[in-house]
Amino acid sequence: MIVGPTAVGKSAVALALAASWPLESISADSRQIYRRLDIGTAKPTPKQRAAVVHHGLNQVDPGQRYSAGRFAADAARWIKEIRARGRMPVVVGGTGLYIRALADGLFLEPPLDAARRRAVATWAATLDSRELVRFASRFDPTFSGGGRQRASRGVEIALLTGRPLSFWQRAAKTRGAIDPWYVVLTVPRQVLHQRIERRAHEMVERGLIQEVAAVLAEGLSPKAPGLDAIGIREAVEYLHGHRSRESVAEAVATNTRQYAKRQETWFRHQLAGEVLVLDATPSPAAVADQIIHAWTHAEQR
RNA sequence: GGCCAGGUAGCUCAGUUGGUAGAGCAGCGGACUGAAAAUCCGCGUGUCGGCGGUUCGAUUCCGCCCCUGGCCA
Repeated sequence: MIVGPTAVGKSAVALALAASWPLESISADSRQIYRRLDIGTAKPTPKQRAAVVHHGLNQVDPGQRYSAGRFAADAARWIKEIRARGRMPVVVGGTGLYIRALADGLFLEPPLDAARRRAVATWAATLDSRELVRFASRFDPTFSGGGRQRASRGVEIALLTGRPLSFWQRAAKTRGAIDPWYVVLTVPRQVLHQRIERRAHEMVERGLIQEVAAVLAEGLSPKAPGLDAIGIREAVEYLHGHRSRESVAEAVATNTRQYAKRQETWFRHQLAGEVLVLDATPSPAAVADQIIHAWTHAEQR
């Protein structure tokens, strides 16, 4: 698995790796799952997709919801199929939770009744986040905080199953679908910030705003799951008159920097298994060589 | 050249009736089990433009100088 923050050059490395290995790539990216929105989610270009088979792109429409659990199941299937073709699956991505779901497994979620689930969500929406967090802690003494979204999930599980989230995490553990070998790509923070800055401006130049306007014209709510992404959000704000056109690229860059930092924190602390940290400042080909070298040694053991 | 308003954290600015200063943003660190590009938590020493003066003590008062903006010449 090749993981790391956004804009670090993960796909370029995967592409370089494809020169030596018969690989197919699986994108572990919760935003590239959505159809259209190619610029906003920085999907691999058609050229890159012609060079390497990519899985995990364009799975659902921007109005639909996807999930980490669904990704784990989908990815496990793709991996099986790729291996059956005698090729090597390489998971490339930035969404820590998706990677965890695939590599470590989530807990086995008991069936949740859709109607009750909606009812709980509607009720939770009427609470302010402090109350919601209070409920979550009441239901689950080990609830570690995390605000509205994580509290909603805790409350939902507790109410629908009669048991707290932490119970299921303990009692219904599953195993991951694969035995991961991680390569974490990093670049010095300053370089990362430069790359993010450039990427943000390029997005706007390549037509981010037009792309988002076109998707909005389908009649989607601005709150649609697929629109909740850095780049898309700022474009929606501009299209709704809540920010100037000139401020879009800068806001995208700032939010991307903060996101990349959260990703680095995740990959520093949350990966379970063998981890190779590589500086991705050299050319993708050079980084690919280092990966092949390390892999060969790992295989011999 | 004269007058006026400013010069305080990376940025925008508060503030100190004289006891060496604090917000927002940015940045940094952390958490993370089916919405995760989400959702949260923590972190503030900076010649208070420079040099003198008054004072037990000056970022604060006074003088000169430098810089920025505006108005007048």
